[in-house]
Amino acid sequence: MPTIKDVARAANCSTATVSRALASPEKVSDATRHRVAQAVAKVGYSLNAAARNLRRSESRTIVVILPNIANPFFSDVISGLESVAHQAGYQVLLGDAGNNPDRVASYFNLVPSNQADGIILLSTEVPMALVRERQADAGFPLVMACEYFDNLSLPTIHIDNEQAAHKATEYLVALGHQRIATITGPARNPICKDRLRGYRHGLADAGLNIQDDWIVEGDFTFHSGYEQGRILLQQDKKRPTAIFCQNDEMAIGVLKAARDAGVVVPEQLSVIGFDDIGFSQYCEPELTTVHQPREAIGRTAMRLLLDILKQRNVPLDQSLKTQLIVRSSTARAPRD
Amino acid sequence: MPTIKDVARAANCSTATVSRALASPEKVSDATRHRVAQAVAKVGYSLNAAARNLRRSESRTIVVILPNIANPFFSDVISGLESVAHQAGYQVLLGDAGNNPDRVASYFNLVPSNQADGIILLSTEVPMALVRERQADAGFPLVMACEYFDNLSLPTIHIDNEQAAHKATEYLVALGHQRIATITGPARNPICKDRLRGYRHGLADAGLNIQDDWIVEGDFTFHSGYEQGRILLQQDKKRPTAIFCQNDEMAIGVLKAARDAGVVVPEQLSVIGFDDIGFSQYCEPELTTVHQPREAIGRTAMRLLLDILKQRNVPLDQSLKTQLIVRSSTARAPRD
DNA sequence: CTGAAAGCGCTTACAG
DNA sequence: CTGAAAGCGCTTACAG
Repeated sequence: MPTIKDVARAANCSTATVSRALASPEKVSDATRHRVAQAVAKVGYSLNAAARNLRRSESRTIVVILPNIANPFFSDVISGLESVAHQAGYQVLLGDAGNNPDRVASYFNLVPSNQADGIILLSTEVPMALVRERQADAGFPLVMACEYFDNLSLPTIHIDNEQAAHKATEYLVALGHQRIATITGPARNPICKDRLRGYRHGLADAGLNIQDDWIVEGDFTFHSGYEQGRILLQQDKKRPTAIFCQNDEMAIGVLKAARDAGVVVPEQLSVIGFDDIGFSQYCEPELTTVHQPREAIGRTAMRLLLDILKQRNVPLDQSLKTQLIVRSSTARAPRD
Repeated sequence: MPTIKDVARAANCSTATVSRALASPEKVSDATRHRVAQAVAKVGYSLNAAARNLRRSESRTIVVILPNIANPFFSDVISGLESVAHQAGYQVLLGDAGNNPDRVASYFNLVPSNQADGIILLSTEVPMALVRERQADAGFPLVMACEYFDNLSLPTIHIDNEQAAHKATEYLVALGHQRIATITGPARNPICKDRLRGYRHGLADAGLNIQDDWIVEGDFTFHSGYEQGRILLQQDKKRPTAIFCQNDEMAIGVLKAARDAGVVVPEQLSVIGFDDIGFSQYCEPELTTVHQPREAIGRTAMRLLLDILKQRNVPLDQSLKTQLIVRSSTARAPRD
C-alpha cells in the first residue's frame, strides 16, 4: 500500500503538505493542491485511517446497539441514524446485542479502545452495571433512543408512550368497547410500563374497571402475540371485545389467533398495534396502530450524539409525536 | 486515557512485557502476567485499537454490504455472519448500500484505508466498475453471498435458484395448474434470471406454453407485488390460477391484491413465495414458499472470507439446499 | 523470560 | 504557503 511518503515524493513536497492538501485544502496553494491530487491518483494512495485515528484520537465511528436486528421496527430508525451520520462524515457500526451481555460489553469497549467515538443505545436489555459505570463517567458519549432506563438519566430521544397508549385505549372506548385487554411487552421494560399506564388511565377515565387477567405479557414477537391472544379468546362468553397490543408483531399474532378461533376481526374483536411497521398494511385485516416517527427518532438521536461530541449545549431529552392510524382491525363494539 | 506506559509503570516492567502479557500470555511468566493484570485493573487500561491496527496493519473488522437493512430476509443471514465473525475475534460493520453508489464506494474504501480486512457483498446493486477494479486486485478479500454477478467470478455462497424455482413451479403443475404467472424481482439481477429460468423450465417440462404477459417484474417490495398482482387478476376470465413470486413480500402483496379483487386464495388462486421470512407464517392464508437456509448462508460466507484472509485454500463456490414449504396458499387448480 | 529501540502512517505546533 | 520534527500508542525482531 502506498503511503503519504510515496505521494510526497511523487508530488515533490513534504508529507506535511500532502496531509494538509488532503485534510484542509484551503491551507495550501492551488498549484500544490493540484500536484498532490495528481500524485495521489498516480500512486493509488488511500489514507490509512488507523494512523489518522491514532494521531487524532478519534474514529469518526458511532456504534448503534440494538436488541435484535430482525425487528422491522428498527430499520427506519437506522436509516435516520445513518443519514445524519454519513452527512457528518461518521460511520455507523451496527451492533446486534442478541441478548448476549459479552457482546454488549465488547461494543461498549469500542469507545475506550478508540474504535468508536460514541454509542447510541436502542435497548434496555443490556447489563445495567455496564451502563451505570459509563454514565458515571461524564466523558462517555452515550445516547439512548426509543427506550430509556427509569432509574438512570441519560440523554434520550423518545415518544410519549403513555400518552400514545392512552389515546389508543380512548379510541377503543369511544367505539363502545368495555372489555378491553392488553398484551404488553416485557414487563420490566420502562416503555412497556408507560404503555401499560396509558392503557390503565384510558380505562379509568372511562370508568371501566381493570381486570388483571386481561393484562398479559408478551415479548414483542408474532408468536407471543399469537399465544396470548389464543388464551384471551378462549374464555368465550365474557371474552374481551378489543385487545391493545404493545407492538404490531404481537397484534398480527393476535389476528392469526382470532382466525384460528373463528373470531372475526373487527366485527367481534378489535385489535390495535403499536409502531406501524410495513407489514401492518399487508396483514388481514389491515392494522389500526400507533405510528412512530422512526426515521426522525433516528435522525434526532444521531444529531444529539454528534452535538454532544462537539461539546455543544443541547436539550438532553426530546419527545417526538405519534399518531393513531385507523385501519380495518377496529370497529364498534359488538352487542353483548 | 491510560496507556500501556502507565500499565508498565504500575507493573514495574517494560511496555514490551505488558504488550506480551496481554497479546500472548504464554510468552510471559506467571508472576509477570499476574502483576500486569493487576496493573491493568488498577489504572483502568484499555488497549488503543487504532494503535494496534496501525502496527499490525489489520483491523479485525469485516464490512457487510447489504442492499437494504429493512429487508427481513437479511436478518438471519446477518446473525450467521456475526456469530462466526465474533467467534473468530472479528467485528462486523453493517453497511446499508441504500441505492447510493457513493456509500458503497466508501464502504469499499474501508479496506485500503485499513479500517476493514475484507468485504462480504450481499447485493449486486453496486457500481460494477468498483467491483471489477477490486476483483482484478487479487489481494482484495471480497466474498459474495445470496447473490452473484453473472459476468464476474467472485467467491460466493448461494442456493440453486433455478432448481428451487423449478421445483416450486413443478409443484403448481402437479396441483393441476395450467395458467401459472410469475412476478420476478429486478430483471437484470442474475438470481432473478435464474428463478425465471426455473419457472420457464417447469412450464416447459409440463408442456405448458409460456405466456409472456404473465411474466411481470416487481422489485421485491410488498407494494410491487400488490400492484402486479392486481393487474394479473384483472383479466377475469382467463386469469392465472397460480402466481409464483420471487420473494415472500411480493407474494404477501399478491394476497392482498387477491382479497381486494375478491379472489379467494387458495381456492381460486394459488400463491407461492420465496425465502420463508417470518411473516410468511402470519399472513392470511399462510404462505407456501421456498425456504432458504439463511443463517447457514451467513455462517458459510463468513467462514469463507476468514479462510481467504488466512490464505487458506478453500472452495470458492458453495451451494446450499433449499426446501419447498407447503402451507395454505396453494391448492388444486379450480375447475374452469 | 525480559527490555531497549525502531517503526507503523499519519497530523500539527512551530518556525520560517 | 511550506518543511522539519515530534509524537500518537502500540508491537516485535533482536539481543541478552
